[in-house]
Amino acid sequence: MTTTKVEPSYHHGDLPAALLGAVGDIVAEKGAANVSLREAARRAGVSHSAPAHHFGDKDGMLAAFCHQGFDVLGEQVGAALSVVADASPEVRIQAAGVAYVRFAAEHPAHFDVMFRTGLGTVEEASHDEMKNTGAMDLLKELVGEMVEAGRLPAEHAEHFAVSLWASAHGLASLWVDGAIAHMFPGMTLDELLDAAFGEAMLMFRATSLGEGIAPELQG
Amino acid sequence: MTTTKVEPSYHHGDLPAALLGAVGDIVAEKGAANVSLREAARRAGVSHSAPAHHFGDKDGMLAAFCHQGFDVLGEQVGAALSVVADASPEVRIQAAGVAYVRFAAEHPAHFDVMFRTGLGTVEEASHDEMKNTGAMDLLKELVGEMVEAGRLPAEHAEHFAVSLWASAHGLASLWVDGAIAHMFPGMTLDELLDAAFGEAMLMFRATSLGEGIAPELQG
DNA sequence: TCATCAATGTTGACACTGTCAAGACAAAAG
DNA sequence: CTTTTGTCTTGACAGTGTCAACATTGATGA
Repeated sequence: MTTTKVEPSYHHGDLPAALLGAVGDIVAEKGAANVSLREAARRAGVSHSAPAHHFGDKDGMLAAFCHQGFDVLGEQVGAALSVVADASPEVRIQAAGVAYVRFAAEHPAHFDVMFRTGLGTVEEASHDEMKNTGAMDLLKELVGEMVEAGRLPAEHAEHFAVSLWASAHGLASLWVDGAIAHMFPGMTLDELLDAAFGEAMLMFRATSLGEGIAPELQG
Repeated sequence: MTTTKVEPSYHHGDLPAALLGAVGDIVAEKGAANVSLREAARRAGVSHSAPAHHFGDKDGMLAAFCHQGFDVLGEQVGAALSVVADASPEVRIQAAGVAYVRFAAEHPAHFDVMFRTGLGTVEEASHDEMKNTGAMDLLKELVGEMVEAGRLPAEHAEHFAVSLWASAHGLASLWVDGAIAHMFPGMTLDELLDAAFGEAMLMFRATSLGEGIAPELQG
């Protein structure tokens, strides 16, 4: 779908890009677990060990694919936030959460490799990337806006942040996974975003933190 | 950790169990992506193609590992629910959600293979298993209790269910993944369960459904 | 201009993997 | 005791990741 064809010369025009395109195609066709260096090389029209000169090894290639994904994610979240630059903290958080889930829905291959590979090395790279890209800083900043606006007790800020993150990530995972479509056929992503990130929901989630779970269930 | 040793006879005492134990060990040591039939066979002390006679192929072995995980998950959720058999719907939902996340935290290898492999075949098997085990029926039933108790409008029942499921799944994923520990060091699982599944939170999540997201963000 | 050199891509090899077919062995059934 | 069935082994094949050695290209610098 995105595999760029180049005339067969000894020096490939932009091999890294072609390889990453191939990776995306393979993930879409056969799942993230079935990506192989050789297959990507084959699709890019180069020999089996050409990728090594650009990405080092397989994990390196997947990490580069993740990097690409984080770039797009950052752009999409940034764009969504710029639309609501002057809105309330709740709306801004909403915007970020919705953009996160929509990114996953629109780029399932990237989302899979970024967060659902079960590949140790790639996972750690993803974590670092999330820190370096400032994704976590952004989340903390948005939550900080709610604290400043007096809508969230400061001592619960981090729990609130993780709770939001988990909602977005869980929704994205189950959606990309196909689990939601499998269990609740016909359900729309917009409906779910509405249910998970409605404005009143967010405000309440902020105020209801720390009310505890039942004593019988405590660890 | 669970690899059972048997005296080396031609007929292995309980090869399937030994293999599944080995799978768990390998996932814990090297990640779900690095499980191999041959390595599992090696650890069980049998030849490289013995597993095929019990599980068919690699996907079959992983599916069996998933099945084992669903059994444990079912037990744990069931046990948690029996403790709060006569409690309010909110508390019962809480119990199920907390049990789900704790299962993931206590059996990360199983959780990984069940939900985070990115392996197409195994994913589908997991979905079916979730249907057949009645896990989804249980969720719908619990949400139904809230509807009957008049705490949730019937037309929002399914969205509420998915929203809860996503919260639990996202929290479990990020926790097992190590992402939370990486971004918010020192945070406790109990704290997070508290924030995500507090009683008041659940009640509000039920009543605030359908309040919509900002018009600027609608797809 | 031309030699040099780093970047880029190729070839061949190795150990490892999943899968299949054929056979060896043990225990139960007749 | 023979047969049959279930269990495990052996050997082979294609595919994979990785490494070392080599070939080609385009740019650098005298």
